[in-house]
Amino acid sequence: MDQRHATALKAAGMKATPKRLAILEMLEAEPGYASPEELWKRLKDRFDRLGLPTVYRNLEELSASGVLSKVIHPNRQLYYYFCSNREHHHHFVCLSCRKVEDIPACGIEALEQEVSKRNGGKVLSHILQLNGLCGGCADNGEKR
Amino acid sequence: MDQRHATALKAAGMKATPKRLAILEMLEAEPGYASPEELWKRLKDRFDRLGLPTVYRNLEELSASGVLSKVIHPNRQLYYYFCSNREHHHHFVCLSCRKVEDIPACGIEALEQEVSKRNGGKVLSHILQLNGLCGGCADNGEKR
DNA sequence: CCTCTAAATAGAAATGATTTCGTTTTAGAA
DNA sequence: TTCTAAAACGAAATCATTTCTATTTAGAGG
Repeated sequence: MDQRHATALKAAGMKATPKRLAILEMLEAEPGYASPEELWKRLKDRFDRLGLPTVYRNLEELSASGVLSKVIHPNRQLYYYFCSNREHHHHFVCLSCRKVEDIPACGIEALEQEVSKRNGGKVLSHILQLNGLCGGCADNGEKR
Repeated sequence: MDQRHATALKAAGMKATPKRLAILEMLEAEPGYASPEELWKRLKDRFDRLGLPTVYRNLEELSASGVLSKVIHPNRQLYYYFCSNREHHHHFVCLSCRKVEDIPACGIEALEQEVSKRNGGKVLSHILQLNGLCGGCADNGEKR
């Protein structure tokens, strides 16, 4: 567990600090995505000192390194999700309970090539995310 | 011209006020996407009084009504684009010159159904956007 | 084990895009 | 033309996120 995360951090060229490991542990245990502040509130107890900016900074770095993934939320706040799927794929995120489900890569690579060929441009990244309500939430009609 | 926009506003159940028409005109003339503040700065001259909140509010309402479309930008600021394509489609946005190119609908509808079927959830919306450099910008190596 | 240095963190303060609020104005139906 | 709900004003507030400088620490090298 710890060792896995430490290894992942090293592989990303980042020091395996206790706080980073704690962030990864907590997010991995999380059933869905979480906000920086939520994580901070829960992690504060485990450290005598832990700044909110540290959580922000690490989440961003970890997401940039591909260790975590970021959720694009309609309310434009930041949310992160621990995703161990190393294949190229996308996410279906529940706006109610925050569950995240993997979506296998679809035809996007082909689309990228198509765009490159037709317009001569270069696709640097793409965003594909399905928003909705997962099975449970759709039944209950819950909203968050 | 004006009439088209007035009609579109009416169709969306919105009053055709001069400011809304001006926003639509300006965005239609724009070659790419623009931020609320940029639009406000340019529109201020045409009105003796025009508040920035008014521009924000209208852009949001117009985008919610589908008259405009919103760009998802890595810097998390708001940008809007005038898009007359009424078919379901997506966008390729240039991060450098802000040009927006249409992408015809790909297999996403099928993917939505697949997700619904497999997980029992309900897909409310999806985000698909390709980010990159358009032909011209890729050649020049420009960045903004 | 120590030492040392670049990297990481603290925490208060700043930032700045976006939103809110109470008031005033206006589009457009009657 | 009148009237009312919708729209706009604009100053002020919000608040998530970032910056900044001083302090601490992981971990490579001895």
